[in-house]
Amino acid sequence: MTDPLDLAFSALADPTRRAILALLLEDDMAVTDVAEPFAMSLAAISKHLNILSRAGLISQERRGRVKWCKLEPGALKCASVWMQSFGQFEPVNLDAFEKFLETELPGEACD
Amino acid sequence: MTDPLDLAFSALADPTRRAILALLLEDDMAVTDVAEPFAMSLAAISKHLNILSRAGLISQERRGRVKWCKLEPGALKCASVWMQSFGQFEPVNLDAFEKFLETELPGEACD
DNA sequence: AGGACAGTAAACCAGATGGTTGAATATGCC
DNA sequence: GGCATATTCAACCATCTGGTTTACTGTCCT
Repeated sequence: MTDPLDLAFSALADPTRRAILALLLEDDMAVTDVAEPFAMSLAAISKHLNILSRAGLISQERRGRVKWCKLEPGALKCASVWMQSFGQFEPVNLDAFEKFLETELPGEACD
Repeated sequence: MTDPLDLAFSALADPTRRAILALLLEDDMAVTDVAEPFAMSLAAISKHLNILSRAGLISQERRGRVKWCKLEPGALKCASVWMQSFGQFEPVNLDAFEKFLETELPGEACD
């Protein structure tokens, strides 16, 4: 599976990974700090971060023993363009951003 | 896995399913006709269509012995709003639509 | 009724996915 | 040096996924 759209969409298909992206939206974070809110081993989070990285959704830069994770919205744009091709949706207002933060982080999403 | 975003993104993660959506973009189609361009059994396509249907990306209506499949962009909108929350991408122009048809159908996508 | 066509169901298979644990590898600090 | 911290590696496991084939259920046509 090497198609960038395959990578992007299947990376986004996992709720843990979407939650990680939501965390990184606020700030760049170290792997350990990304893992902190999740009831899951550090190794599992590390794998998720690798998947996000291969999909181009985040970048990781090692400084010392800490690896910093940073949101990289380029791949999202690619996928977003693909999706918009279908719907001719009205231009999305940025209120969606706040609504997103409220709905996704607790649990369910997209009303 | 019952979260609508999970369903939408994982449905979109498969290139066969994206190609099916691209077919349905042009016209509503019967299951057999959807399957025709793919080197894959009818049963496999039927499963793909069920996945797309559960994700809300298509609807299926049985008329006689033929089941008509129709693009249903509502779920895409939900996922698209989610994605746009990240990037603050510029409003997508509809040229993307044509570029999409050229790039996705042959093979690779999204340069 | 009987046959052809449209689609699904069921059983199966190989490989991917998402998680675990425990050991290993760096790196920073005293 | 020696220890704690940050992260990954490796092996393993259960479950999901995407495909197959064969058999089945409807529906249409004559």
